[in-house]
Amino acid sequence: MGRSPCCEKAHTNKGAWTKEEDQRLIGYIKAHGEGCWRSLPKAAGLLRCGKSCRLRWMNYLRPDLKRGNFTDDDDELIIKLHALLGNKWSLIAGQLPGRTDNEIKNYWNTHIKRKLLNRGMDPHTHRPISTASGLTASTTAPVFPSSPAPASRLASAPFAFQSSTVSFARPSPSDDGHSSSGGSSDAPRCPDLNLDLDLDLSMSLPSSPPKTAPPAKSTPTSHQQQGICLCYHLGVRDGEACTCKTASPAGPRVFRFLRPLEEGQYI
DNA sequence: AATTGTTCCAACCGCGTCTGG
DNA sequence: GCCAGACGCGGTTGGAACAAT
Repeated sequence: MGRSPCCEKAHTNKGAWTKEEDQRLIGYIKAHGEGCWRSLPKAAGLLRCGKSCRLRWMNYLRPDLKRGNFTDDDDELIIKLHALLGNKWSLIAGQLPGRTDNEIKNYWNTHIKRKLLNRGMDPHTHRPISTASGLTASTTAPVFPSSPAPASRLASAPFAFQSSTVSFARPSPSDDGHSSSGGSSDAPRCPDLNLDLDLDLSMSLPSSPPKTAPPAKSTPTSHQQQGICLCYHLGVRDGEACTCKTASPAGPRVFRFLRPLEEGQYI
């Protein structure tokens, strides 16, 4: 019952893109816009599969991409968003204009994980690493119950993060993470992560599902236009109190990210 | 200078979801 | 309602660049 390959692999290039391929892809998308990635390679004269073209465009060639280092504020925002959303890199990227999910994912794995570890925080749970009995925070009780979550923490969703101010009650980076064992044992249950997030209901939502958008998207990322319903994440089951889907008279919205928290997962 | 180890990131892969017939 | 095709996402990998010995 295997899925057929997305493209005819025997006739496609793999590996690093050449400048010529890049120019072909850029030229085609400038002329025709994004969309129909499957047929794009043939139309553009590229020996690549559609997925590869899409990835190259999204992660490297898009003109609105911001290259360069992340700032400390970016770091803290990513940490906060990760605490809230988990490994939803595309959602996180949507809050950082010009950044891609792949870039943030890589940055998380190479920099921020280490940064959190140096703070004595478990990068998965955002809780202090407990060295007692060798258990890490990930094996102990979660910070927040999976359902329902305290509604007061997130007064509303969909959201836009207005504030980039971050405060961790946790020791400052200068503590170098070496004090984690002493500080974690008596830590309160939800002690360390101050998700000081200002949520803004006025965040623009798409008036139509993304898939129906015109091919030539000019927006930085699709997620910046995409409504995000966190109600399910907060323990509100679809069909219960969540009214996101009916909030707009303009028509249906797509909330692809509705899903219950998994066991042991929390926000 | 050569070798080995580490870091980083672009790209690939497989799967879940969405959409149209 | 079902199915197949297409899209988008997250995890993983390959290899280039850099650092240490």
